[in-house]
Amino acid sequence: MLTNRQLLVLQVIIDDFIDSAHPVGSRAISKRKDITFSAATIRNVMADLEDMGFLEKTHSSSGRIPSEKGYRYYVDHVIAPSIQNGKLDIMQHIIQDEFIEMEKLVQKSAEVLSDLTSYTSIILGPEIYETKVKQLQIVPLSKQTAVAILVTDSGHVEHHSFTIPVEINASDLEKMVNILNERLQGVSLARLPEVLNTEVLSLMKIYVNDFEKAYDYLKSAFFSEQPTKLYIGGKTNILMQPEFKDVEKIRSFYSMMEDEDEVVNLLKNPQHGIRVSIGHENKLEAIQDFSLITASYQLGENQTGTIALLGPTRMEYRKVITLLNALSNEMTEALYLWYKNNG
Amino acid sequence: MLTNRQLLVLQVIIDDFIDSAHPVGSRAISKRKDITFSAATIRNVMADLEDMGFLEKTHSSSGRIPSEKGYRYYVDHVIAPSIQNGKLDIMQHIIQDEFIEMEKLVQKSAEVLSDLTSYTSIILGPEIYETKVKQLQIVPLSKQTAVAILVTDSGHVEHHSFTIPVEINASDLEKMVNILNERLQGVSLARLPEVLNTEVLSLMKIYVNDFEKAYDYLKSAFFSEQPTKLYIGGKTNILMQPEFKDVEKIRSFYSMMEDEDEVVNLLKNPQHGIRVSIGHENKLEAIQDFSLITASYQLGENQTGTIALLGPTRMEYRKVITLLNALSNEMTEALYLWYKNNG
DNA sequence: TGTTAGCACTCATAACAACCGAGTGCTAAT
DNA sequence: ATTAGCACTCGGTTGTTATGAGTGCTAACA
Repeated sequence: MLTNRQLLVLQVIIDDFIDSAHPVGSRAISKRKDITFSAATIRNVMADLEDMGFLEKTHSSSGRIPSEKGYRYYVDHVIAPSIQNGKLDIMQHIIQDEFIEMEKLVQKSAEVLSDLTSYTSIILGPEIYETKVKQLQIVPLSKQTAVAILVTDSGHVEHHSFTIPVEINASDLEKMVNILNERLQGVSLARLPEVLNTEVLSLMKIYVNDFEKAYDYLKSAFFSEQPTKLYIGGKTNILMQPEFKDVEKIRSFYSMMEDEDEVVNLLKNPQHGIRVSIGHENKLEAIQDFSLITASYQLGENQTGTIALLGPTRMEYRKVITLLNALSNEMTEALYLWYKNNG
Repeated sequence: MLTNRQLLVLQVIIDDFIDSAHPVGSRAISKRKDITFSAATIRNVMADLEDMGFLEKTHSSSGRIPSEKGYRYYVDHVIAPSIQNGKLDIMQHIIQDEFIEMEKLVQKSAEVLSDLTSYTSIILGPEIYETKVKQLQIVPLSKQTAVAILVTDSGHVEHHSFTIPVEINASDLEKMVNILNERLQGVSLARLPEVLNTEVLSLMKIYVNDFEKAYDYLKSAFFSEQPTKLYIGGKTNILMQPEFKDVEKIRSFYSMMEDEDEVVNLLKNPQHGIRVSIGHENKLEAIQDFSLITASYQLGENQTGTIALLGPTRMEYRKVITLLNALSNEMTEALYLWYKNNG
């Protein structure tokens, strides 16, 4: 446990460093109004904090910078207790229209978040597996092609074009759609493959000629990955940070960001609430010079989405955590209302 | 007009520089097998080429690098005549499935193109204004919300969620959809606003209560910008180029790329065929250190899309132009076949 | 007259020394 | 326990010098 004085010095150093990105020296600290003791004393305190692993030097006679352990302590003991679980009305920036599509809402949130912080924001849309089929439809475009359209109760629309196999005639197609609509309505996307396999297949056997081919097509149209939607805001913000001097870092950062799977994986967050990963606490090597703050939001009963901010370890933790916390609350509420109206 | 020898030297310098990114000296040139004369002679030739503005020095005793005028001459007199209007079967990399949606096709093309060249590719999807309404549908989600879905004959699907105003009841909604479907089928997206305004509005007046409100909603759902789809591949490729040493350049490049309107504007190309803009020939300041090669492709009668590659002025013009030329031909052909099947 | 060898000159780049100053650790005085 | 004082450290900057790739020019040559 740290003494009050030690904590104060740690805090000052971190605040200063977050602001300036330069190592902080004892004299600079002693000049502050809230510091009543001298530079020499501060040096002693700093030496102690360094021994404990909260501070580091860039070279033997430099000022101190916070270590990752230092940030961790700061976040856990200084920031976390002071965060109140409130709201900031961020949503008013995001929702302007009376009604907004869920996907647009998420996208807009990502933009606002990155504008507000000048870090890079990443938002994982709510899982759509739990949304239920509202309507399924096949629109023929020509003799050989058609579009299959699936609408869910959340307003999500999925569509695929496909060629109609010559073996299938128009009346078969119509029958098929009828069967599908009847049987699939209200089925969640997660259960779609299962239901398709059991109930629908057997029905199709009876009513549809060449049902196997038809079934194959159907499957490929709607079983294909239902990717979790990913929105990234302010990709270039990170370039403004002074820690991005060398091109190599930029390169590895951007090539990571291009790999959607990797990013999704990064955010998948089993735990609720705010999570802070500082530097090497991140498993992914490409962001071990960064900190990642994630917060989850809820939609309905068991659909979860994730909001995150990615910045340098020298991050404005207080601001970011407050913001993210508020936003996740507000999003959950907004989506709850929306869900209620739609249920 | 350049003498053969001058042209040869210019060509060698450009080829060398494209390859190495380093200024080319007279001794290095003289070592090549196709050069029969000495370094001193080359120096004289280089001095002449510099006087004519085709070469530059980075400092008074450096080797030469091509000027933009040099590249221009090279492209016009060396590359252009040698390009034959052929195909390279690039499409086989892109189309794997029997049938592929047009949007996916364009997206995939962007990826393949950037992989093949290690530059950044930008593709403007074909204008969808000329595609025609196939079906319009409104799927109610709840009492207050619904999704409007528009399918065009090209397989393009557009959808918008909206709240149903309390003043409109279910039967009105249905009537409206019927009217819309009847009247709008076969109408091109370009003419949609017009048709909506004239024919549909008057009909709605007769059959639908509170038609004004309904009309407003409809309008906002489908009049909203139908943005030209933009696909960018290999954004990070450009970082591999040695000319990208300083972060400032990267910054300005990426912030330009984030502004979709700007990029679209850049590509909008009245002229058909291949167009090469070298360095300051580009009007947009942010890419005046780059070269942009654009080619257009056709879909149907009068829909045009654009494919482009963005790289350093020191670009592999021969390779890129050949590639882009072939791809635009192949895309036009593929889309023609597709269009024929669907028409 | 076009070509070439030779040579003095230029300039970017790297390596090295000298210096400055911000900052430390330690010691002795308060 | 705190602080003033002081020697020491080390990154960053500046200035100097050496190196070498490359040029322009001149004079000799075929």
